[in-house]
Amino acid sequence: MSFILDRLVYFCVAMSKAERTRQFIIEKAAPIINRKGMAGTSISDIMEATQLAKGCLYGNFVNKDEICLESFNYLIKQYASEIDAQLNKYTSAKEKLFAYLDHFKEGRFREEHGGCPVLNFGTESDDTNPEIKERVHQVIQASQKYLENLLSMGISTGEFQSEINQQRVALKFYAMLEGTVLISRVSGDSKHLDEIITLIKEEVELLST
Amino acid sequence: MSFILDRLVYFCVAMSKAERTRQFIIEKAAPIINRKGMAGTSISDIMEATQLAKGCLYGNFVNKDEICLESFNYLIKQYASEIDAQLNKYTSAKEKLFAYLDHFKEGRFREEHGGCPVLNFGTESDDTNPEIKERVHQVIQASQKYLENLLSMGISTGEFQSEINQQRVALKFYAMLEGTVLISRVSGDSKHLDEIITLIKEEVELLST
DNA sequence: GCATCAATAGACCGATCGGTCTTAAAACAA
DNA sequence: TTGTTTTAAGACCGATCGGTCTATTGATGC
Repeated sequence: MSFILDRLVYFCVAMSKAERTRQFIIEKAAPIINRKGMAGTSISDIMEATQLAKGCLYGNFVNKDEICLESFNYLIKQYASEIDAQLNKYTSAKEKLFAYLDHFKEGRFREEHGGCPVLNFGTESDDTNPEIKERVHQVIQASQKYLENLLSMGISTGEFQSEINQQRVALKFYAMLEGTVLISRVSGDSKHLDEIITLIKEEVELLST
Repeated sequence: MSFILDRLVYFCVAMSKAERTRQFIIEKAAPIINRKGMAGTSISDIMEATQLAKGCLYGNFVNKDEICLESFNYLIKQYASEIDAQLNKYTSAKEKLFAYLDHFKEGRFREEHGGCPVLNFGTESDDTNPEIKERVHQVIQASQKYLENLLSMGISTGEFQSEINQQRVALKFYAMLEGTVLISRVSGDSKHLDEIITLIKEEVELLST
């Protein structure tokens, strides 16, 4: 919800030139860094993508690390706003949960932005970049909390059984999804992802009243 | 099994100087590449770790890519041989399956080699290095098949219910494990991994006769 | 419309990149 | 032990790295 508000502000309120350029650079850089990695992306890659000179990039960011961090934040914000938009179409907890799962399936974010930023930035940062690692950690916690809240909501509306351990089920579903995203990407085939999402939906049905 | 044999050969049969040096370089390079990534590891990093000059490295490998590929192969071989050794301690399918899960838990491979190579090489290679990507794909398939065979074995010995879909359960377990490995690494805490392994064991009990 | 000041271009920097090549040393066969 | 072949060392290469600095351009306030 807050993400949608953010984007509204972004589009409607006049930003300074610098802010607009910063945003433009991030939007161009993010998919490249998400695909090629932080170490694998060079400043000249970003210069080419933005058609901006080096002086401009360094006039808007203190260094490459900042571009990487802000790119990650942008991708997450983008992803969250898409999820929010999808889930707002539905009212029941189960429908929202299914919409959440289905959003994993469709490859649009993959094609546009280069796949799951949590997976990409998480694996690269964990031994090399403590700051990004911590941000990824926050995002993972928030995602699990998001799922947990959907389950809690379903319990309070009577859709799901009250005995379920929301925290545990959220962890389980989230781990399955991230794991399968990796498998699907490496195998170049989304069939595993489809299979796991079907499987999770079946488990949700078993948890339903 | 074949992996154990490989190591036996490796230790017993006289290798040429070149073969020994190659092996030495790989053993030193693999943990670094696994931690810092392929793009993030430089030849000078490997020179420092091996205390060898550049001419020596390029006398034994055609380029950096080959060092990366062989490092991945080495890590996988290493991992498989550890798993084999653990599982050979047990005879029943359930015990073997539990030993497989417990092996994920202990952080020794993590500390020594820098974590799961499938996760690290898989995420980095999928948009940048088709050759490595394909190798990771093979390894993922082999791992799933490995789990699948454990389940099949349990069915034929009467330990597990005959109605279970081995392929699907293997995919589910493997995805959960890889997903949780990511979560645990980024959060710097193995509690999630412990929790998921307990959870999988509970599910195995439900599948038991 | 002009003055001011922020923002961009691109030459430039030293360091480092992956990789080559020649030379010296070590391993090996006889 | 000697002669040959294999293996390692490290100077060297052009390209590229992340980053700086100055000159110029473009936006903004008055």
